Amino acid sequence: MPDNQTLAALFKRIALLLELKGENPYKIRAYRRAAEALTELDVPATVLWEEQRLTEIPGVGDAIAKKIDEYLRTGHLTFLERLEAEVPPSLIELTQLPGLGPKKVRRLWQELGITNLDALEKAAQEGRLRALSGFGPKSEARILEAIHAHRARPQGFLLGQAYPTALHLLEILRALPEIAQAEMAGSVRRGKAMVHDLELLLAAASPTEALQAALNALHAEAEIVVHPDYAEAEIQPPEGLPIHLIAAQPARWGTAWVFSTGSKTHLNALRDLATAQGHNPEAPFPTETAYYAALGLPWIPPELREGQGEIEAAQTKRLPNLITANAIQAELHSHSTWSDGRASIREMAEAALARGLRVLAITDHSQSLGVAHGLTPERLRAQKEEIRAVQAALGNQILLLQGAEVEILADGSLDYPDDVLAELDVVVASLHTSLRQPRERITERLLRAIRNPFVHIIGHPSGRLLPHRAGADLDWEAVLTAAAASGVALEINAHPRRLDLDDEHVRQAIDRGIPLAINTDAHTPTDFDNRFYGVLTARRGWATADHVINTREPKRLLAWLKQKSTKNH
DNA sequence: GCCGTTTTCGGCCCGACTGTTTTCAGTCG
Repeated sequence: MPDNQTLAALFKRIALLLELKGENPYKIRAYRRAAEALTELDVPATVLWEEQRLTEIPGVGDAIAKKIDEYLRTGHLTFLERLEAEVPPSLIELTQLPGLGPKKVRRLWQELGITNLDALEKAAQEGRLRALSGFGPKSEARILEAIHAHRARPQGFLLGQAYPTALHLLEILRALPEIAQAEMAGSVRRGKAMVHDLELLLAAASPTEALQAALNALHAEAEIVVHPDYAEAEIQPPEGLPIHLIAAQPARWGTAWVFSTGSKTHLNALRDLATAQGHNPEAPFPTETAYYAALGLPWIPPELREGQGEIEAAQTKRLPNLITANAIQAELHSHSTWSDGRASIREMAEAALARGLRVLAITDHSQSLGVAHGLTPERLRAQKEEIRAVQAALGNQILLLQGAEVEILADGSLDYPDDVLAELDVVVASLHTSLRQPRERITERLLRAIRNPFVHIIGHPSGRLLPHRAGADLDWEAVLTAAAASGVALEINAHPRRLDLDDEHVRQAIDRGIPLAINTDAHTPTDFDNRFYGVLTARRGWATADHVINTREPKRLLAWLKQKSTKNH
């Protein structure tokens, strides 16, 4: 049965194709709203479908309910198929280029017959785009640059998609009698923000039989390739994540898990070490610990296996004691219906409590972010009353803080005056607009925010949006130097599309003693679960619990927040 | 296409920036 995300993807696709077709924008928005509602639904849509309650989903009316029904009954959607016959789906890739939206892509298609990247590139090179009004030589140059960047960017899947898929598959595989053990491997296990495939390792007395059983259970066909020590099969779903299954006998599980987890650079270093010590690097071991021990090393956490000095650290007993998800006690960046969140303060607080959090800061958007219904100082004061009321209702089970995600304006000043900022428990300062300013200008903007004594945390510092949008072109040297000097914390935004700071900058921040904050930026209760991805990113950056302010006891955290805002005053 | 203490039609988050204009359309968040 298709899950909610699959259904949502269907309606997102419809919305984009309708947009390219030039349909009524409100109809388009209706499809997007329905897709969003499906994404956020906390029960499977199939359950509501069986009970004929689909229209109870906000944003789903008769027309969309009928389409869901058709798809669930037949596996097809006639409406979408007709639409795809009318509007070339290859246009969708063009809308992913920055600066090209549906309207412009539509005109390229209608007026120049361009339907794919190659044709667009050719037309831009030949200077044929400037014939269209609204396009000039500058747009041609920017489009060529964008095409280049688009081709160069690593294609892949978000960790936030791949990880749940892996868990789901493991559940199916572990239920098979032919399989003794099944675990994640590859880049998903290492917690990379983007992955190319899903590697799953199986232990079985008969690797080939295990793989055959796995393929049957997954209703997949693939060739089973048999090697002396293991067997493997690669499932290539038409549009989805490739799944690489590897099966080995339990006696060499440890060796197989080390090799299937990678990375290449880590494995090369292990091979060199084994050879230097006169060992066979492929020797069978039942556990990873035994494998590493044979090389005189402690077990190395998968997130560190990137060839970034982890082996030297292991040899000198300097591996960090990496932060774990359950060390997080506080969420310091979340939204409610007061701005663009989907749940009330009460609902968010209860969800945070249910996940074991002891502190929750509600940090709605500030006034100038109109799209998100940002709060004026007056509404901010009104919100304070509601936070107090919810705090009173929930008692001391969880501590609620009032904060704000304050816009860093075009000149680097903040969206609230100092006296308003001073009233807040937590100030997260973030960039949302004009992210493509030249390096010097955008860096200067961020530096001004970093130096503002009222700011506790810089939210999603680079502003990147995976998989398509790179972050701002920042002078990181200057940013990190300023952050270290001001004592501001840099956020690891845990949303799978952000994971920003990325692992590399996490490590650089730690080297300079900059405090880190792992926050989910939750807009719905289920978003709190994303913190796990933030923790993986922190671990990839060698972070221990001490580096992360969210791990502190509430009292210590409050003390840090207070001293930060009273420092320099 | 959805929705209704504005209720079955007529609305449906907004504002800055950019490159192209000569008063603006399209993109983006």
